[in-house]
Amino acid sequence: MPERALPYRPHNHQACVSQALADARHICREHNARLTAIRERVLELIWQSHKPLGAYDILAQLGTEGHNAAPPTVYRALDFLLQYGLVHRISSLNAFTGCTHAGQKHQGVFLICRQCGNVLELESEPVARAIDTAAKTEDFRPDEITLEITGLCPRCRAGAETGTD
Amino acid sequence: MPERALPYRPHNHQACVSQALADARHICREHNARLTAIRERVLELIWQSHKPLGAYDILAQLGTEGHNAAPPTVYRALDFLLQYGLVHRISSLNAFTGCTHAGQKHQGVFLICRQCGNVLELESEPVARAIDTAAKTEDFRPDEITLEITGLCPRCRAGAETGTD
DNA sequence: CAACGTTTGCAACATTATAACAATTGTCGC
DNA sequence: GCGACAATTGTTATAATGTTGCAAACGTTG
Ligand SMILES: [Zn+2]
Ligand SMILES: [Zn+2]
Ligand SMILES: [Zn+2]
Ligand SMILES: [Zn+2]
Repeated sequence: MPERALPYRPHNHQACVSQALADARHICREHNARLTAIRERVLELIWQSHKPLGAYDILAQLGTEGHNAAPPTVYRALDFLLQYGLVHRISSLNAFTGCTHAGQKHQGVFLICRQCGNVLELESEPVARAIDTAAKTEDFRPDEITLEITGLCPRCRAGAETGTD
Repeated sequence: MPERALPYRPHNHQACVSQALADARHICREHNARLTAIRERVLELIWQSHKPLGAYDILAQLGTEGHNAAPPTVYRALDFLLQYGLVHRISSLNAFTGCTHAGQKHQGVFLICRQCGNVLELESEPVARAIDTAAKTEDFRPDEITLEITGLCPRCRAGAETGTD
C-alpha cells in the first residue's frame, strides 16, 4: 500500500496553501486575469483545509476581516476561481474546494468522507475512459462531468474521530 | 448503432409512466410501505417527462389540483420516494427524476442534455468497476456515488430544438 | 487627464430546503 | 365499533443557498 494521500494524514498543509497560491498567480498571469485581493483571499480561505467550504462560510470569514462582503462578492470571486480551474464546486455539498490539479487538463473525481468532511481529488484515466465509453454508447457528447463519491476515508475507518484540518 | 434510448426519441411515454407506477406499487407492497395519494401523485408528476423536476415545480403543479401543498409536503414525498429508490436526485440541477431501474441494485449514471433537459439514466458495470478500483487505490470505502454527465444528447446534436417530453 | 472596461459595493430578491408542532388518518388489539 | 398508538399530512415560520440590477471605485491605455 503506497503512502496515504495528504488529506488523510497529518501533513504540512501550509505547503498545500503556498503551492495553490503560487499556481493561481501563475495561471492568472498566463491568462492575463487579475487575481485581485478578494479573489486571492477567497482562494486562501478555501484552502484553509481539505474540507469544502460553503459560500456563506467564506462570507462569514470575510466579514470578520474588514472586507465589506455581501453574497455577490463571494459568488463572483468563486465564479472567477471556477473559471480558471482554481477551485471546484462539490454539488452534493453545495460547497467549494481547492483544485489540486490546477493548470492540468483533468477530470476530477472527488472522494468525500462523510465523517471528517475531507475531500480528496483524484485523477483517474480508467474512470474517465469508462465514462467516455458509456456516453459514446448512447451517442451522447459529454461536456462536464460531476463525479462525487461519498464514503469513509481510511483515517476515519481506522477510528479517528476527525481528520486533519 | 443500436436504437436510441427512450428519452432521445419519440416514444409511448405513457408506457414509461405506467411501468413506473406499477413498479412503485410493487416495491412499496414488498416493503410494507404506504404509497399514499400524495406520494403517488408526486411520482407521477416527476414522471411526466424525462426532464428532472424541481421540488417547487412539483409544488406548483400540486397547487393547481386541490391538494393543499406546502414545501414540506413535497419534500416529504420526495424523501419517501428516494428512500425506496423510486426517484433520484440530480445534485447538479437541484431536481428529481424518476428511476428507470427501480428495484434493481444499480449505480446510476445520468446523462443530462443541457439543450433539451432530458436525462437518461444508465447502468454501467465498467464505470462502476473503474470507480471502485480508483477508490480502493486510496483505501476509501464508497457509500454513495453521484455521477452526472452534462452535455448534448444525440437528438439535440442533430439540430432539433427540443427533445421529447 | 479622459475614456473605457473591469471589478466591487450594495440592496433587494429568488430559489431551495428544513424545523417545529398541531391535526388527521390508518392500524391493531380489544 | 372503540381506544390507543404510530404514521402521515397540514401549517407557519425560518434557514440556507444563489442571483439581479445598478451605482461607485478602480485600472489600463492612449
Ligand atoms: Zn493540505
Ligand atoms: Zn474521514
Ligand atoms: Zn418516457
Ligand atoms: Zn437534448
